[in-house]
Amino acid sequence: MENQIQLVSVVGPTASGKTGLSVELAKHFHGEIVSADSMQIYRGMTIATAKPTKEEQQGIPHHLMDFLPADSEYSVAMFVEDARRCINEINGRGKLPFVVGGTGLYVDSLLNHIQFHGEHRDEALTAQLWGEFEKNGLEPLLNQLEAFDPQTAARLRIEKNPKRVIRAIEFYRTTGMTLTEQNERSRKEQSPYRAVKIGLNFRDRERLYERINLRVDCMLEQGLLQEAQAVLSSPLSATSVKAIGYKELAPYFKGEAALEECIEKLKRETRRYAKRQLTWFRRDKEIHWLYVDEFDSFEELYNAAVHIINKGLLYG
RNA sequence: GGCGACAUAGCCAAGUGGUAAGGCACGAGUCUGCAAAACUCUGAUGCGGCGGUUCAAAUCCGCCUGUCGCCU
Repeated sequence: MENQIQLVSVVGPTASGKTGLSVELAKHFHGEIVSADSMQIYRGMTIATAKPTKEEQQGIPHHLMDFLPADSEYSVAMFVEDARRCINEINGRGKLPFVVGGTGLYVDSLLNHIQFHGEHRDEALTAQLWGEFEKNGLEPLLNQLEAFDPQTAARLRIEKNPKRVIRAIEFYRTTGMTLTEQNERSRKEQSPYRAVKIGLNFRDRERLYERINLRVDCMLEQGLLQEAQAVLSSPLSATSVKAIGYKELAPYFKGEAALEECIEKLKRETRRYAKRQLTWFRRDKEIHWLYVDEFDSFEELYNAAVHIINKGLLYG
């Protein structure tokens, strides 16, 4: 549609080079960056989340980064709301928005214009459902769900994921709408954005893993241990406790494990996270993938990205 | 040199005569208010090698190889 806002998204697994590339692209295209990262939103969590420093940002405005205390709750719905606002503002300034980040759910929900329902959470109901699950298992909950949303029930019966089953029931009980209906409704909505999507990946997975391992070592040199100690001893939210980089070091601080072991664990968790990110992004057929290890230099990678964006902007 | 223990998938590991548990890692996937989350799927015609006993051996016997420990 004509009134769609044109934007660029840069996605990819952790340590693939999103930050460096997107800053250069933003400089070239007169853009600003909207971070789509569920952990870089938190203040005080900077080394572990590989948050770009002021120097790395090179004067390019970065939004939705480093703006919340670590004990604040946050969610996709809030992200989408905040990001929309940012994009509108950037667009209003006549600049090109760059949505950059590794949190696939956030990026997709924003770009696909997923509809969320006001403040419809029911903590008490959720707690009660978890209680039922712990007592009787998943089957009764699945049967319950099946009564009003057989489609979702059938899907989740295979998946056996309590978290999703409970959310599906909670959703229906609080909104009166089934998840299936909600999805259909969402799909009808036209996205207000037209995005040129760029994905960073590696032909050889080992290359990515090497970079991850190396980056963890760098983080340690930058003072990850001190940051971890500070973060672990301060209040955290349900989201921020999940950050990779701190909890893995906790056993070391408690004297329960050797530092080396914890570091290995931290690296492994990061690698597994990267793999999950790739699984998420791979199913988006609109992404133009750039394989970092196929380029001889950053210059070439950058040029390829510029080319894709130029083509995308022109075509759109 | 002698004695003893052990040798099962990338790693850890159960299994002591009846046709190879489990965990971790790896790989693949799911995904609509916690997503750096939660969850699903996936591996040994073979148990260090070679012989032997037996209807049947990862499981018993012998030899060899390797690892570890102890002794001299």
